[in-house]
Amino acid sequence: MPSPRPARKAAPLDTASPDTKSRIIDAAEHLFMEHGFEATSLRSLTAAASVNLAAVNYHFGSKEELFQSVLTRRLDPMNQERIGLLERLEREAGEKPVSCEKLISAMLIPALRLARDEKRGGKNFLRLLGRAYADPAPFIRHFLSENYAEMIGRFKDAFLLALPHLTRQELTWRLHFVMGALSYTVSGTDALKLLQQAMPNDRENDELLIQRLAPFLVAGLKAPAVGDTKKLELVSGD
Amino acid sequence: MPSPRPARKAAPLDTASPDTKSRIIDAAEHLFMEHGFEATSLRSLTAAASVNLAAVNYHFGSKEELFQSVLTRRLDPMNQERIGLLERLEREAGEKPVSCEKLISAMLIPALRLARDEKRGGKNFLRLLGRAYADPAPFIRHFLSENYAEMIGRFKDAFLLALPHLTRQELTWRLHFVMGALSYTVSGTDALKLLQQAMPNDRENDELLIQRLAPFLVAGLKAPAVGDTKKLELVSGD
DNA sequence: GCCCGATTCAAACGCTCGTTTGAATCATCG
DNA sequence: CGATGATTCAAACGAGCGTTTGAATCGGGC
Repeated sequence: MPSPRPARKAAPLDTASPDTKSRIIDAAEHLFMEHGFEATSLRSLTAAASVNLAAVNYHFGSKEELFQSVLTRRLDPMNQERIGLLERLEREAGEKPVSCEKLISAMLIPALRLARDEKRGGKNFLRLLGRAYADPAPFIRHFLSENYAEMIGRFKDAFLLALPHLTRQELTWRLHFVMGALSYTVSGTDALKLLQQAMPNDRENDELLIQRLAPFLVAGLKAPAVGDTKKLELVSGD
Repeated sequence: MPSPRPARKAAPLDTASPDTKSRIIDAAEHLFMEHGFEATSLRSLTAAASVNLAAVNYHFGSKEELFQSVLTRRLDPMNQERIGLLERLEREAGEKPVSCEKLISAMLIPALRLARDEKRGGKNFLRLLGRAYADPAPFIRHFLSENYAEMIGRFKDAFLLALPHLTRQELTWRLHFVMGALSYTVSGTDALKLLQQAMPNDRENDELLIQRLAPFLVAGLKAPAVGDTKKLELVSGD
């Protein structure tokens, strides 16, 4: 055993050829988004990237760690951008709470920017992310909750000020609905066909999608609190 | 080859022992919901059901057909119930359109009933369904769009009457958001921890969940159409 | 009591998977 | 140039997968 092989988890060195690692991560993003994590084999992945089969384990340690690298590369900057926008809004608003519309914008705009940046993953990545939300694998769940915790917490505090009629618990639910609609929408394309109406395919995309989503979400967030409205009626008696 | 083995796709006969098929389908629902389709092996599944490994292929033809049977068993009655409620509402309303609130109730109540019926799958099944929505496997996508087409189409027509300020295309988008929030919410539990606040775990469940979701969705559906509201502002210039 | 189709069973088939190995190659620097 | 460590490579490992096979077992009808 003459060579000091990297011990399964530590990256070898930062002098590593950027080409191989990049080609792997680019091919992985594309294939994971197309077939999902489990259904993407390292053999097809390394073939698509034109690298050796062993390169993934050498450079990333394991298939799971490669997946986390794929997510981190886009997710981290996007959530940082969201927090940055939020902080600017809070600075501009001074003492007053930031409006609900602006908060939603600050959440959606970084996702929109990412979706439009085709060179760096674009919609493909957002679909991958939307699917990861629904994945039962524990390592994915842990990864997502760790990577979203700070951003969601910051926005929840801001929304609490913008929507004083909501309790913290009520708002938690509603932000959950917001994330659901967003992740589901964004993981779409194929899913859209569930609604069995072809959508105009290119001009209609991305920007308009989010401009349709934002008013929907804002109206939902502003709805009266549960206690204030009548209970969900059984459909029977009128 | 003395025995007329079922030709891979045709069910053998309806005289088949109900026990084996039922035990398979029950174990499958539980394991698919816990680990997903790909990550559930027929070996662990048949072991959990206490049947022979070959029984799945004998009674269902393949793992994929078993999965579809698992979904159909719950999905078909639930969507039939939704359509039944819708038809009753339309009959009761006579000439007038059915209200948005009642339409949403008619979509949510059958899901709520199913979620509360622990004996027959309950929340487990809805989580499984929520995950299937985000699955990229083509056979799952085809199955879902076929099984939802009729229900979604009927409700879309009814919502169009209840929300005359929306174009058909705008409504298609909003129903998409509705299904997103619903499927994401219902596939939750683990996902809830993304919002990093423990929810009261049992009393808070199911019924209250949907009673929180309904006002959110109704408000979103009733929001002004996109053209009527100002465009999503870039966050910069106030 | 025997037959025959339906069902169960243990075993195997053929394949793909993620990972590991150890030698070959490459790049850098003394 | 020779040494050293990083990287690539072909090959194999061991395990698990969905499915198929053909014989064993079961159970009702003649």
